[in-house]
Amino acid sequence: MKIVSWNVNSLKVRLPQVLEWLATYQPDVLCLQETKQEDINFPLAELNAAGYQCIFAGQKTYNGVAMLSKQALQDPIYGIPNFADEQKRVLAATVNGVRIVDVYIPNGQSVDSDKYQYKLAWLNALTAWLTEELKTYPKLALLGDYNIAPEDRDVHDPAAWEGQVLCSAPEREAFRALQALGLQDSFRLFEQPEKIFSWWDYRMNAFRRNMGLRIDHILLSPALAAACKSAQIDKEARKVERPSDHAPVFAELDI
DNA sequence: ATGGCTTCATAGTGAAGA
Repeated sequence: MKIVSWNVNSLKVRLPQVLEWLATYQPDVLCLQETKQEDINFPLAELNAAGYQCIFAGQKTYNGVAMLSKQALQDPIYGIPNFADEQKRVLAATVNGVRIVDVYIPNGQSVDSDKYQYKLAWLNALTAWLTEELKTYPKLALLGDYNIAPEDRDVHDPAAWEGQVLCSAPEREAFRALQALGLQDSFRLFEQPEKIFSWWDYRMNAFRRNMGLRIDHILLSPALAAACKSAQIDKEARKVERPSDHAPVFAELDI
């Protein structure tokens, strides 16, 4: 079972790339973030024709998540239960006995911003919810754009980023709180080359210079981590004409 | 240099992303 997360930064713009990516890699599940379109505009016909069932929660301009699956998406949830949030950032569904949770964690903008406080509160709510969800679903995968680089080795220039949003200590603590639930970073289950990232700024020729961060992740519950065969980031998708600023991250499960 | 690109909503610029 191949599961993937990709922040597409506008599904409207990136749909041709998504369709091509699906055709090439044939993932079982693809979780999208930043679809940036209202549900009425969701390209359901095109994705169905490509062989994928979909659930989605979108809004105009910002945020928006979608989950594409070859198999049925059972018991869907939209948003974190009992956490009031206007922003469309969460989907969950069960596929082939695996609970898939798709998250677009708030960016936070900067550590002195109200949005940073929203990010930390949001992460608290996510962790509290997943604590319960894991009791129901021992096979759980948490995929998405976390907007957190968990360690210095996930940052091209740790000194420049020290204390900045995406790298600050409270954000990294929140990431470790998710790991404390037993969720394991699939990428780090394997030997990986140095300086592998999932996001590069559009500016400054950041991609060409590999000035990136690893902020997109797939965390796996113990039962799934034990079944994980590989975890990688598809940097090639960042090289195409008019790319998203994020690359797809994927994990292969022996399930 | 507090920008640099890209997207969206909008009709000239501004907000947001990370």
